[in-house]
Amino acid sequence: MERNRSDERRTGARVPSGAAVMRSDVTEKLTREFFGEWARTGYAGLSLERVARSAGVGKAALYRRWPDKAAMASDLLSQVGLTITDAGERGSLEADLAAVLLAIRRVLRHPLVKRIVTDLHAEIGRTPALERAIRPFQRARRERVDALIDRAIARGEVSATLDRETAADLIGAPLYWRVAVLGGRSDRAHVERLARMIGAALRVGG
Amino acid sequence: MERNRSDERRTGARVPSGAAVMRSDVTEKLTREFFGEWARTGYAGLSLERVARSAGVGKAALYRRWPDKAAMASDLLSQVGLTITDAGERGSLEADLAAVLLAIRRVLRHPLVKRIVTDLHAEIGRTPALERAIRPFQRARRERVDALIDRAIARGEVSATLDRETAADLIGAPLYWRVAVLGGRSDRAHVERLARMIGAALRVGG
DNA sequence: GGTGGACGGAACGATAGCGTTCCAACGACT
DNA sequence: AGTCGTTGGAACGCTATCGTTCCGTCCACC
Repeated sequence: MERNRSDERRTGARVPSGAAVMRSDVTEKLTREFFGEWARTGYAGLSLERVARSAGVGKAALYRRWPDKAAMASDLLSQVGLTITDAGERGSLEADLAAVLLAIRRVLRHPLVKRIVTDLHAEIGRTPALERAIRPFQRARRERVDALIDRAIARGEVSATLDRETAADLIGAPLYWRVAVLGGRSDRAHVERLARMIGAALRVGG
Repeated sequence: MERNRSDERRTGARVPSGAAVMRSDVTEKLTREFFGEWARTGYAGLSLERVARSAGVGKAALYRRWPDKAAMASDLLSQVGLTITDAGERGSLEADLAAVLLAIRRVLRHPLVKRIVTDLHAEIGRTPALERAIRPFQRARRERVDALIDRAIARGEVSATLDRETAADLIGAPLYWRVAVLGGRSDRAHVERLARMIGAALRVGG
């Protein structure tokens, strides 16, 4: 087992005396294995003991960082950087939609994300802490969609009374359904077709 | 614990001699508790021991019927009668769509179904037997959508080259997303708005 | 070179489900 | 009346995870 140099240690923790700090490489290995196990076994079947074992790490190292599974999941989820960022104006509603869809697809195609997201949605009903953890992601997606709609309204492409809730469902759900739930494919032609069809839906969605 | 009269016994099993047959009331109680526990704990957390216990039944009675959890789930799922049946011609694409959406919503609004379906979709990736069990449901839904599209083509409302795969995603996914995944509401106005928007999408979906 | 804290590893008692096996009681059939 | 198979209930040995505790080792800092 390799050791690290001090500059790879976790930052932000004060070192009272000549002392050690929790090693970042161990934290990273635990994080990686946590999501790997999650995708393999599902949240309910996820065993912290197995996470530590497959990370090649003692259980003590894990429990020193997180008190239990829900806390670990919430903490790690909140650190995930997979946010759907806004790429800005594309010139037309359909082009904007295609850009958003490609961004969603990029996230959902990750093999781990695909497994974890569906499992997460099933688990949220039983573990409220998880819902709080993913709220930032939902908000980011919703803001992205709102910005898209604002631009379309400004261009005069859609009505200002468009139901944004339903619009958000229409934009994200079909791609989520195909890629994450059914495990199906989505090539560029599919995304463009979807963008065209959703565009037509939004134009009548006053 | 009540006993039953013979006419309530399970049918279809031959009785070799003066013998008993597995009692249908026990089977029904086990079935009910199986789905109840599934909704409460999720498939992975589902314990057959707890199912038997909360059904007020010995474990032996359960294991006499099904060898294990996957077999029990597959068997019971294949017996569920919640199929989205075709109600036939409605006169216009939008009216047909509204009828399909209402049928889907009726199924998804069941509190147990809502929980179980999302959990099932997450579990399918890990338990292939479950996928085989729900294939009839997927086929029924798909045939329903295909019939709808055929009628729309016959009316000249949509192109004959419409991508049925994408159309099926567009019809079912937004409602599934809102009702089952987000746990949100869907009133009649929502369904009608959705039907109108999806109708517009299908009309440009050649 | 000393010190202190995180490390891997092992063990702990407790809880729980698995799938099986036995049992006495009951009731539908011959 | 007698037979036979299902019933609820209890127990079996096994495996696995939980969360905690202890140990000797390693290493960055002072």
